[in-house]
This record gives sequence, structure tokens and C-alpha cells, in this order.
Amino acid sequence: MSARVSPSAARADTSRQAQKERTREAILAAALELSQSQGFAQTSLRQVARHAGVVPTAFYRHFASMDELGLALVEQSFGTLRAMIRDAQRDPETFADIIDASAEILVRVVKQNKAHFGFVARERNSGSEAVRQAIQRELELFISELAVVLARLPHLDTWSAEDVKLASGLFVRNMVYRAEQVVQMPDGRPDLEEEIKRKARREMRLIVLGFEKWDSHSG
Amino acid sequence: MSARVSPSAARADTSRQAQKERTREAILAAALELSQSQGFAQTSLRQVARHAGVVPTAFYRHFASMDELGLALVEQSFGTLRAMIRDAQRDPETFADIIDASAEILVRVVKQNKAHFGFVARERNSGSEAVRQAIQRELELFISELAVVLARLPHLDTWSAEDVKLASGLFVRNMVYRAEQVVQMPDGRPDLEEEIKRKARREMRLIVLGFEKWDSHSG
DNA sequence: ACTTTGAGTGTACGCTCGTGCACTGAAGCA
DNA sequence: TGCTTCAGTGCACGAGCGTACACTCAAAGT
Repeated sequence: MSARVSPSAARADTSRQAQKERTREAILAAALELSQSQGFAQTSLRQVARHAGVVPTAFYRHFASMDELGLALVEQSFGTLRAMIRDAQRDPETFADIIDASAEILVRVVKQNKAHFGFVARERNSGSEAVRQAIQRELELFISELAVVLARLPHLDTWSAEDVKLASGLFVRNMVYRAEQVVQMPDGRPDLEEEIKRKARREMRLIVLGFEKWDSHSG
Repeated sequence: MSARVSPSAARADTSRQAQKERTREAILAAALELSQSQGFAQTSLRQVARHAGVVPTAFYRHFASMDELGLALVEQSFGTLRAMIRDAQRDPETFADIIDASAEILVRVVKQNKAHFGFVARERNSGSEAVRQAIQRELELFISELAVVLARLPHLDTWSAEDVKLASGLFVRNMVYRAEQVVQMPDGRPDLEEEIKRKARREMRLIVLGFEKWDSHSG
């Protein structure tokens, strides 16, 4: 196991494993695009291969089955989601008004990654058993991660871990719903976009008001 | 479960239209059952016909396409949902503690109609264009109907129509999510069932606390 | 008693599908 | 340099698909 990729820059790498990687990416991209219009389950191995510019049997050099491809797409998609959170936490605007910033970031990032978020939304309930479970698991993980962030907020810093997770779940599920709307939104409609942001903000505010009262409530 | 309906058997009604209706129901039931295990889009016309006990071409005597069948299933499913609301409003228990009653009714009714609720959850994001739009429309309608009920509750009776709908939307989306969980729940696990009810109750309570504060909030 | 109607049948067609198998030819290594 | 490896090719197969078309035969209408 020596260092694989030699640092010869400039022109395209013609090495064997680099070419293989390129084909793999082409297959992933093809599957993602075809999924957008017809759903992953209706996307055939042959369609993917055709779109990626390879012969059907070449598919098997990269994935043992369409199911395995699906799992790779889940991983890719949640990579995008995690990048979104990381960016949000770096952005100083986030701490100024966490709700406004969240709505803003949500719409912007989902719009930039419609394919990935659309994939998750679609396959969450309708994918194969393996894909569905992978998504549920990642989503649970994401709720837990957000809970850690929320736990540092005023009002929530005294809550039990379970209560914070409940709040996190409410937020994530609403974000998922609004993300679904953004994915389905036609291009070039800033009015719809603003409407979604506005609704997302109001919903989050309503939930936050619940937070504030929960403090003195279950004491 | 092939549900062949033979016209020769001893039967209450052997009239032509009654027999046709029976076959139509068999097709709907077959499609619903096959959808549960493999999704509606992966269910072929031939599979449905086989399951319903008719020859493939007989399918066309009832539906012009699988898409039309899908729309009929949407209608059937939301009929079930509306029946749930009607029952809930009749039940005196509902007014004693609306949250406890809602959680109870939600789990009970969804468990009794896993096929219909599962169909809606699955096809809401992944069905054909027509099916997806039909579900979104029905869901919007349902949110509006629930809003009318909510508008009569304390705290909410002074809210604007838009605010009530926002609250209704939050409730419905959480119910949809918990319904998805009930559908995926394995049989004979009253512990999981109780856990879902408990979480649903706590979420609803948190949202209701938001209601109470929203009153005195600027809006 | 007759004709008409139409739900359901049976055959046959041209597709696309996943996948097994033998292959090619360039990259990579000794 | 010559040998090995393996990503990608090309072909062939059996199976399932949607649906066109001509049909049967009992209920419904006259």
C-alpha cells in the first residue's frame, strides 16, 4: 500500500485508478440525474450505464448491484447535508439571529443541491429496504448532531437530553419538509423562495416560543 | 392474496355492474397490497391483474392506465383519513384531552390502515407527477380542514386564518411523520407503539405551548 | 325470443431488462 | 521486453413488460 496518485498536475490523469474513479463518478452522477426525473427504483442499470457512457456489464466493475449504488448515493447526499451544517456554524450571521440565518441557509443550500436533497426526500420512504434504513439512520444521526448545537442555546441549556432531542427532531422534520418544497420549486421564482423562507421562519419561531414556556412548564 | 371473484359462485348480487364493481375493488386491493412490498411505481399492470385474478387486458375495462389506478388509490386513502377525523370529532374523549386523544386515535387508525397510510407516505414524494400532485392537494385540503377545527380551540380563536393554518400544518406534518413510523412498525410490539404515542404527545404539547405564547406575541 | 352490450379471454408483437461469458487492449510491473 | 492485470466491450439468453386485436358468452334490453 504505497502512495497511489502521483502528483503530476496539469493534464488529465491517465492512470488506471484515476480513470476508474472517473467512470465511477460518471455512474453516480448519471444515477442521480436519472433519479430526479423518474425515481431511483425506476432507474435501470442499463439506463445508468448508457448515461454514464459505458456498456451495461461495465457497471459491475464498480458496484455489485443497483442497491449498492443507492447506498453510495445516500452517503454522498448526507455529505452535502453535513457540509451545510459546517458552513452554517462558521457563518457569524448564524449567531446574530439563528432563525433568520437557518431559513436563509436552508433555502440556499438545498437549491444548490436539489439532486441530493431530492434523492433523500424521495428514497426516505420509497427506496429499497437497505437504502431506506441507511437514510433513517443518517437522519437520526443528524438530529443528534443538531441537538448538540441546540443544547448550547438559551432556554435549552437546562433541558434533559431527551427534551433537546425532541426539539431537534421537530426542527429537522420541518426542515425536511421545507427542503422538499424547495426541491420541487420551479427555477427563477424568487417570490416562492421568499414565501418558503417566511413560512419556515414563522414555524421555527412558534416552536421556539414553546421552548421558552417548556422551561417553566415541566420544572 | 388472489381475490378472484367468480361470477358462478353463490353470491348476493350477480348483476353485471355489481360484478364489475367487485373486480374493480379486487384490482384496487391488489395494487395496494403489491405497493406495500415493492412500491406503486415498481408494480406492473400484469402483476396487478394476476393478483386480482384477471387477465392483463381486462385491466383496461376499469382503468385507462396505472396512473389512473394510482389516483383512485389516493382518493381511497384520503377517504380513510377523513373517516379518522370524523370519528375523532365524535369521540367525547377528544374534548377531555385533545392531545392524548389525538395520539391514541392516530396510532390506532394508522395501524388499522397501514396499507393506505403507507401508500400516501411513499407516493407523496416518489409517485408519478399526477399522483404526487393529487396527494399534495389532498394534504393541503386536510390541513385547511384541521385548521377549522383548531380555530375553535382556546388561545387560537383570536388568531388570524394564516396563523391557524401554520399551526395546523405543523400538527399535520408531525402526524404524517409519526404515521410513517407506525406503518413501518413491526406487528406485536405494544412497547414501540407506546413510545411513538408518548413522543407524539410531547411534541404536540411543545407546539401547544408555543400557541399559548404566540397570543401575547407581536404576531 | 331476439339482439345488443361489454366484462373478461387468449394470442401475439416488439420492447427493455439483468446478467453470464468470452473477448480486447492499454496500464503497470518484473 | 514480455507477462499480468483488469476496466471496459460485444453478444446472446430468457423473462417480464404494455398493449393491439379478435374472440366469447351471459346479462340486459327490446
